[in-house]
Amino acid sequence: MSEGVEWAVHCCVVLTSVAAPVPAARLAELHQVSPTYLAKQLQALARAGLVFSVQGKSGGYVLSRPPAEITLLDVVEAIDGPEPAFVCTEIRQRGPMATPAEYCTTPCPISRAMAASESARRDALRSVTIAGLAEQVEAGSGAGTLNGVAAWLGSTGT
Amino acid sequence: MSEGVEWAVHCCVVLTSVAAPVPAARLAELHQVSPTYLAKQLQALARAGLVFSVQGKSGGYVLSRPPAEITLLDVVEAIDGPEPAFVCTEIRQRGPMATPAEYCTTPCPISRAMAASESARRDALRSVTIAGLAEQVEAGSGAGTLNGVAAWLGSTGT
DNA sequence: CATACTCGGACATGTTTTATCCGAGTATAG
DNA sequence: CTATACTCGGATAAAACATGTCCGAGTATG
Ligand code: SF4
Ligand code: SF4
Repeated sequence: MSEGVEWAVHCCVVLTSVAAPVPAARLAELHQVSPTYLAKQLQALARAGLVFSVQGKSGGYVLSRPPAEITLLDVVEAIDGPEPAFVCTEIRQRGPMATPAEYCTTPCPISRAMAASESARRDALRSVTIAGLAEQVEAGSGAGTLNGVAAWLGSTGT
Repeated sequence: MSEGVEWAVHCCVVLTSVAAPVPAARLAELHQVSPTYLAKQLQALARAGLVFSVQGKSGGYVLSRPPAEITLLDVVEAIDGPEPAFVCTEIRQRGPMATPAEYCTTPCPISRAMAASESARRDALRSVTIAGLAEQVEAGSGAGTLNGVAAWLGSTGT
């Protein structure tokens, strides 16, 4: 999986506690990651419609929806792409013992099993929302943690 | 996911119906894929202990266990590697607002959610066995299909 | 014992991921 | 109103990984 998925999820979580737009460079400084590459991931989030990007002097990124309506699956698919990991090449229709086309009306057992596992993963990711993650972070790292981060994002210090 | 996973699964399924070792080149001819690259995947299966490789004049590959005891997860992990797709970089412990180490005793919500989705996928793959797949192939493509393939593998024609 | 055939790991190539840069555009400040 | 400073956005290199290939080590055969 893309390394950038982790960065994007963290950005979404911290964005739950801010109202003003946050520039990509500041998010990169907070996480100590490559600013330019993080910018690329945020652009992907913007393309997917998960965040709004506002340009200009005090611009940046803001969540476009309530955090409770953004699932982990949305973020993962925005970065990693929506296409499933397993793609059937229909090799059973090639070669000397090719299965005739009349038997290929329904998906074969192998691709069915792969699709089922993919579906299970997607369901698990869909059941987790950004709001839920933020809540658990507050519970685990102490209430007010996110507000502290939000304050730092708004200020100008290091 | 690796393209070779599909090839490996197909090879395992057809190997359920043969007793004598089958060379990699013949399996490649059956599926019309690159013989040398398929050989690489079969080597990975051998390393993982899923198949035995016998050398010499009439050598080849044979399943090392009853098909009912080989799960789809075994094959996928043998090719794609057993390490999970999502790896936490602990970026919350870096940067100006780093979470202190004393709060990092338990896995964070994000990595927990990712691990849960990974676990769901693995469970789905584990619940499918090669024997089950072979059975469904027989049911879907007509009984005796695998025996026909086995006969072709044992002969010398194209 | 010679041989022919097999696997096994070391060696190139292509493609995706990672990382970076500079130009287009906009709200701000004067 | 104008100049400016700051932002995003997509086009551009570098690196890592997956893909594809090759020849030598080893073994059952005859
Ligand atoms: S048997 Fe299934 S997985 Fe294999 S090529 Fe056909 S549809 Fe794809
Ligand atoms: S917050 Fe979770 S996912 Fe992020 S770096 Fe820490 S442990 Fe990893």
